[in-house]
Amino acid sequence: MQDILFDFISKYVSLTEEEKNAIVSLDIFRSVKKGTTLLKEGQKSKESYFVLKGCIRTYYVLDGEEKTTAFYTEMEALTPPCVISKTPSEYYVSCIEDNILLVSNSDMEVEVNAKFPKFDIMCKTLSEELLAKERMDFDEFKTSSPEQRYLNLLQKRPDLIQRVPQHQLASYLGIQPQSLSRLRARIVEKSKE
Amino acid sequence: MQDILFDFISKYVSLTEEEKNAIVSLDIFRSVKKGTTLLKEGQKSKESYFVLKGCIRTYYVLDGEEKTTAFYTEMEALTPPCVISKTPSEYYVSCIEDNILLVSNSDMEVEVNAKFPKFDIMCKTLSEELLAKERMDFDEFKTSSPEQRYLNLLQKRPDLIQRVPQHQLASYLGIQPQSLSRLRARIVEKSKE
DNA sequence: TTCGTTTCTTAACTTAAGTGAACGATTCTA
DNA sequence: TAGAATCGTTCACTTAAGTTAAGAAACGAA
Repeated sequence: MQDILFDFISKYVSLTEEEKNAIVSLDIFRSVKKGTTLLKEGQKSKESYFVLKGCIRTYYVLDGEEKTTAFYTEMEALTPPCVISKTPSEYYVSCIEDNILLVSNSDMEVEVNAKFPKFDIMCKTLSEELLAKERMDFDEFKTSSPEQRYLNLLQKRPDLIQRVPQHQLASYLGIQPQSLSRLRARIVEKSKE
Repeated sequence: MQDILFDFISKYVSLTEEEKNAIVSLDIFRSVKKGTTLLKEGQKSKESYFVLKGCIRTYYVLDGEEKTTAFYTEMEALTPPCVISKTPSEYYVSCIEDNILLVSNSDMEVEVNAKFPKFDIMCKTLSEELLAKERMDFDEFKTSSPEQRYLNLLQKRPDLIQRVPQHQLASYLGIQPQSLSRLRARIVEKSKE
């Protein structure tokens, strides 16, 4: 399981055995059961998550309704905004499946970075990449209709549609569950013609 | 004008006079006329922009239509995704107003960072912050209606509504120009009641 | 200044999303 | 296992956005 992490890191920097051992000795691998809430609205947190196996989601509760805005699966990392801004969280983070996560603490990162400056470089590269990706995703969302967004998702992350409940997918697409149902029926209808 | 830049940088790291001089000597300040296109679709580029004065926008051309997805004004920075991914740009970047920009080149940054490691730290912090902000903006977009988005913009960036053409604002809000007109009329109508 | 283009608004019509309700099917839990 | 809650779908109705078209206003270039 650690190999997944080191494969990932190797895309950014190359690690010595010593460095790998240092990471392993931090004891940051954690198994988390489906349904577990990792972060609640109003909480403060210093934790970032890297998904080795499973799927986590972020959601807001607005007018008593859950609004799911993102999913993180294998090889994806989440640092909640509240960790960066050091303010109480505006959203929840919870586990859609049984997960194996890498949980890091921002205090710990300071230490690790002091020891291995390489890590700062990796974090910089990684967040620049993630920012570019996030902007492209946002642009794509803005410039397409709910139906196009669903078809896009079908192309780009077909696994999500299988492993995630429909009503969570719906808010991820920016619509109501009923609209997603209808839209799917419409697509099937079109494909019959 | 340089002071704006150093004020900005001072929020992340403190610079010595030597370091400030090194930056000034890079000669990266540039005046750019309204209407200038800084980046075209299909082009490769290594340039990032920091707006000291003015406003730039990013837009796609889809089916012959311009789709504006972002505006960058004073104290905001843009590194186009194509600079990160090293692939041809998917969008255009152009100047809405006469601008004073700081234009940096990714090759140059490597040099500067080698000389002043401080810069890597700043870039890391900055992109982490921007990523967190981008995600929150995206979340807000997903969870609100076009009308709510417009009202939000009115709160958060009222200047944009003044300085940017309506049809560009419309696609920024993810709707057609006619819908923005109608929506504005609707809001005025409501406020009369 | 004038002509042409772009921009903004309005209107009528079409299409799709929001809403509220109902109904099985599935899942959870006591 | 029985009962309750959740989930996905469908329907009818409402509301708002997309589309097409037209006209007025603002802007730019010759």
